[in-house]
Amino acid sequence: MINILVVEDQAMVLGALSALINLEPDMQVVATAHNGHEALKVCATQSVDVILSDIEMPEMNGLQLAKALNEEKHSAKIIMLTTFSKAGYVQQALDAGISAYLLKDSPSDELAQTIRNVLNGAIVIPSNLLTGALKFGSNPLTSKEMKILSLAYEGKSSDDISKHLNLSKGTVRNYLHNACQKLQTKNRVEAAKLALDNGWLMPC
Amino acid sequence: MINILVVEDQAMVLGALSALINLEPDMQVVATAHNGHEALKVCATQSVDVILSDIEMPEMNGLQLAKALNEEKHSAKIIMLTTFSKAGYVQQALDAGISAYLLKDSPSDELAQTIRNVLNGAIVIPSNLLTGALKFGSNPLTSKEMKILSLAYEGKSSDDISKHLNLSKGTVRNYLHNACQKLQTKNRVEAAKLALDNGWLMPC
DNA sequence: AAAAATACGTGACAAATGTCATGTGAAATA
DNA sequence: TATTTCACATGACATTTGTCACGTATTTTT
Repeated sequence: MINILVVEDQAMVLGALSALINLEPDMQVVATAHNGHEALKVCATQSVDVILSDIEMPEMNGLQLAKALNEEKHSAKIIMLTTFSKAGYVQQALDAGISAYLLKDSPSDELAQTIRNVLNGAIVIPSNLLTGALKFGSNPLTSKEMKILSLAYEGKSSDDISKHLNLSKGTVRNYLHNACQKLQTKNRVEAAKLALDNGWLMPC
Repeated sequence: MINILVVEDQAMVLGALSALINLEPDMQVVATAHNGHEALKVCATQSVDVILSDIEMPEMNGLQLAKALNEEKHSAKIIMLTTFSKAGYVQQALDAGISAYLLKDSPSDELAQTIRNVLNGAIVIPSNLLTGALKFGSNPLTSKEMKILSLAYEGKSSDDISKHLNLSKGTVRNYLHNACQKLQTKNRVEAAKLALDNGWLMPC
């Protein structure tokens, strides 16, 4: 019997995914969590073979969860199940040593199949995502640029941001300009949007 | 036996929700669709008692689907199932005569319960959403303001937008300024974000 | 150890954006 | 009918943003 932990912030989807998995005779959902923190607690107290986790979640997201489990060399296979085919997410997931990256767009029968393949030692990443991750290269932005881009996309002015980070407003504009150059965009909004699309910035 | 049509663009979630519904002895998923257009075709060819539909979908979204079915006085009860508790979405859904508005955050056992309640003639809207929809009032933006705000949030400049809509760039800036005043924001980005949050603008 | 690259930081100038006064025509209200 | 309201439209002026030249400190490469 394969023991599975499902991590997903939306309760309805969590319940539905669990129902789907429990239809398989050789699998059972033994625990659920609605963010990374809860999942870590579960992993500390009981044994699971496979962790099926969403990426974008409050408190602690799926990529952070994968990274934490990887660092403590946890034995469970991790499958990322997400809406987003963003190159940056795929890259971070691979760096964190996940076993599969599955899109919520994929047919539902692929889920059970992927769980079995992963337990047989396979790494399952859709080939188009893999080439996408390689093609775009890794995140060119520095942490300050990311932080400032995020704030700008919230509608904060350069002056607001400069006060918040104790910088001159010229400096803030310069970071935004650097980000625009690296991403080849005409303004901060376009740059932020592109960075989000590539998974280099987390929304909210 | 209750015949149900499930409309959801993400195949995995669609499959999982169907599995959840089919666990109930008195319900069955008789058809699925992954956007509003497909759903309308299904409704034209077979009889369904309840339509469970997501909101944000490509081609034709759930609110447009509800509106279309309402105009042709279709008899099926419509349940909106969505991630978003945006006042503007709730308002549009109510205007389109839906029977229930359910959040994907809600526990999965509420789904079957809501389907039964709706068939008994109930209208099911979480009370906090209802008060939220009333409190904020309706969309204060004109269609031009919405269109221009959307383009601005994509990173388009006033000049780009003016050429695209055959207006002077001063006029475009004025629409954005009016939107900022109505929404009490300091700039176009903040205004667009607020409008999106309230469900007055559709993303992408 | 020297040279090159890069993250960080600033101020000055040009371009884009925000603000406001003003005007038109159509629809709603009195 | 007269008045008010509102969506649409523009140009002029002030502010914010984008661009660039410049400089420092730290790390990487040679």
